[in-house]
Amino acid sequence: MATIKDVARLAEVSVATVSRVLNGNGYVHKETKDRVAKAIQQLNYRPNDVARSLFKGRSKMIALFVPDIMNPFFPELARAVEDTAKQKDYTFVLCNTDDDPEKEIAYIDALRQKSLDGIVVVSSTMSGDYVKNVDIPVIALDRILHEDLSSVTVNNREGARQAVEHLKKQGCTRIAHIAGPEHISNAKQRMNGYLDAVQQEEWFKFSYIEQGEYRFESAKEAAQSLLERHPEIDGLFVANDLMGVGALKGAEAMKVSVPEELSIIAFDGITLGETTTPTLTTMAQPIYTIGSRAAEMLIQQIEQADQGTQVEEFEVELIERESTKRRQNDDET
Amino acid sequence: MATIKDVARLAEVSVATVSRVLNGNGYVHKETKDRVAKAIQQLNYRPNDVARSLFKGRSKMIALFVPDIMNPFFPELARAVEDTAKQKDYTFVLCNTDDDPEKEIAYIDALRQKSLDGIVVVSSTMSGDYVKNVDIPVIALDRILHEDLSSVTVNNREGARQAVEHLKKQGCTRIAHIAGPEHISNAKQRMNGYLDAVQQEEWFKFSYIEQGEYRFESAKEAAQSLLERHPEIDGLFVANDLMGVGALKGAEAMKVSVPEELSIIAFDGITLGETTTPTLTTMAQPIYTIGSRAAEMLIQQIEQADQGTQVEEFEVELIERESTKRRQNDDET
DNA sequence: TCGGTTTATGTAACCCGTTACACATATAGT
DNA sequence: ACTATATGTGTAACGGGTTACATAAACCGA
Repeated sequence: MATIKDVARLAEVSVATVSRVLNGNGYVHKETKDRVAKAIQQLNYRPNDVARSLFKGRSKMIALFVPDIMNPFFPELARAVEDTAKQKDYTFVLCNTDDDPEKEIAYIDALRQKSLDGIVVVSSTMSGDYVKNVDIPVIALDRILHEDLSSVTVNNREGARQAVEHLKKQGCTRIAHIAGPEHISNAKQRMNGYLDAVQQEEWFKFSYIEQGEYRFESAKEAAQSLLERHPEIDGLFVANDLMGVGALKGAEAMKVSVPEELSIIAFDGITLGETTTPTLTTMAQPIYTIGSRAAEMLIQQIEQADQGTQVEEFEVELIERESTKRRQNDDET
Repeated sequence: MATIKDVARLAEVSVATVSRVLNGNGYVHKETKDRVAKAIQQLNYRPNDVARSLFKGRSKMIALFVPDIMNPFFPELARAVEDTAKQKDYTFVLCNTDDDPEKEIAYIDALRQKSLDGIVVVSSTMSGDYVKNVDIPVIALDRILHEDLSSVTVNNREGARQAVEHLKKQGCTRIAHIAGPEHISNAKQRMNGYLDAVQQEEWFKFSYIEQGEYRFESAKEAAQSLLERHPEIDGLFVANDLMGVGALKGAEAMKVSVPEELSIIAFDGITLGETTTPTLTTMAQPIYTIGSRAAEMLIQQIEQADQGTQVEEFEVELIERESTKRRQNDDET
């Protein structure tokens, strides 16, 4: 590969002049510039980013930490962050953390050695105190890690409340909840939203809440156990779509038909919910938007260190599909 | 951040000695080594990989090119490549190419400037001649790009044949095919496998083949049009699972019940097929294995340039689920 | 005791850019 | 005509490692 010296030699100038042409700074005579440009062209010269990074202490690389890219919520997020990174000329590094704090720290160590410029993190296990001491910008996405760390999330609590309200409007009178892991901030917020909507109801019991993992199987079992214990429930709010699909399968296994006997609504808005039978009603997050916004915020913080903690919260939106349906005993005509 | 000079100063040795300790090469007196190790410890020193890369011309980074990580076939592949990369101390870069050759070339250019060490490529659009002139190792995965480029794939043709045989064994007597895009090598091979199994049958007509994109919607439409034109078909082999799920929906829309009236089998073995109703029978690729193997081959080629073109083909395996079922007019008792 | 290895360590060049600084010429203002 | 400023270009230090080469002491066999 040609180096800047080769270009300088061919154009009969110094490397400094070539560098000036390359970066468009300093004074360069028009004719000189043309000569250099021609030499660059002839040699098909591309500056070595590693040398640049060494000098600048910057690599133009950002990373996204997700628990596991195989979880269908994350590919769209990854796509959004990657698109934004590419558009701003950053290279995109993907890390699967398995929600393991040791892996997270190992990744950060390894990436800092490569002068990584910043990280978008989806995590509930990383210690907030640790993150605060990382010397590069970090943006929390989808889950909150530490109150004074910049983050991009959605209004989980209000969205969850609306989900339950939707079930009520469809005529459900006994609404249960399959919750996500309590150490994950959004799972907790969604449960609170559920409680906001049902705690006043005279029929409400705490045993209407079943805890599970953010996984398909876990939700299937949770749904079965819930339906077993409480055959009277006719509405179910599930903490996320992946679990929602599990719940659908759990109901199917219990021979409870959805939506005729049981309405199910979940949360996230991933495409998986469009392929089930029945399709899954959900409170959709603007997944691409939040991923893209997090990447933008990150790059902004990288390129001008000034701004302090930024917190952005987006709205979720009801997408009504087949798993919720108006009951016959509906009081609105 | 501490540098090698700081360590050298603290340990009262030269930077060369520190470097020797770091890399475990050259002669270093035991006591000196301990002193250096202690200094490294004290300063929490981590060598700067960028400086290393500059000198070595290697970055310990590999990339995976996929058309779009949002396509549910790719996350598992990405996970496999990332796991393998991490295990061998490589950083993992993910690139979405959208099957656009210009993007692919732009990525390669950008990454070569960062001294990227190698690429695992899932692509059908990249020019094989272009790839051959890339000066770093490239492994083709899932699709073949050029005959003398190393690749990891599965036995698509034979797998497809087996899929159709399975339908026959279940009692299907009119078997159609929804094919993938013909410029994608595996789609073509799967179609050939279908033809191997049906071309001799007296009922076979070329209009039993419907071409589509590797997308959900496209397959749904294809299935509907096929069922409209040929209400007699009782078996359907679909080129991949994503399309298979589309076909399931197409049949549902046409009020054709699966598997009672129509058996559907697809190809890939992605988890999406487990969440539909009915669940989707498929010829499963060992997705994680091929991804992981491709990454291993790549790293091997990076670390010892000798070996020539390596081609590995894995077997696919039938996973029988609900979308195929034995017919009553079955001739085997 | 002497030349030949083996062991141990340091000096400096190198990887390839960027930029501070020096220097020279041109243009402008008074 | 004489500074002051703008324009144009080169030299060399720098970023942080690695390693070829030089040097020197210790060890070894004859």
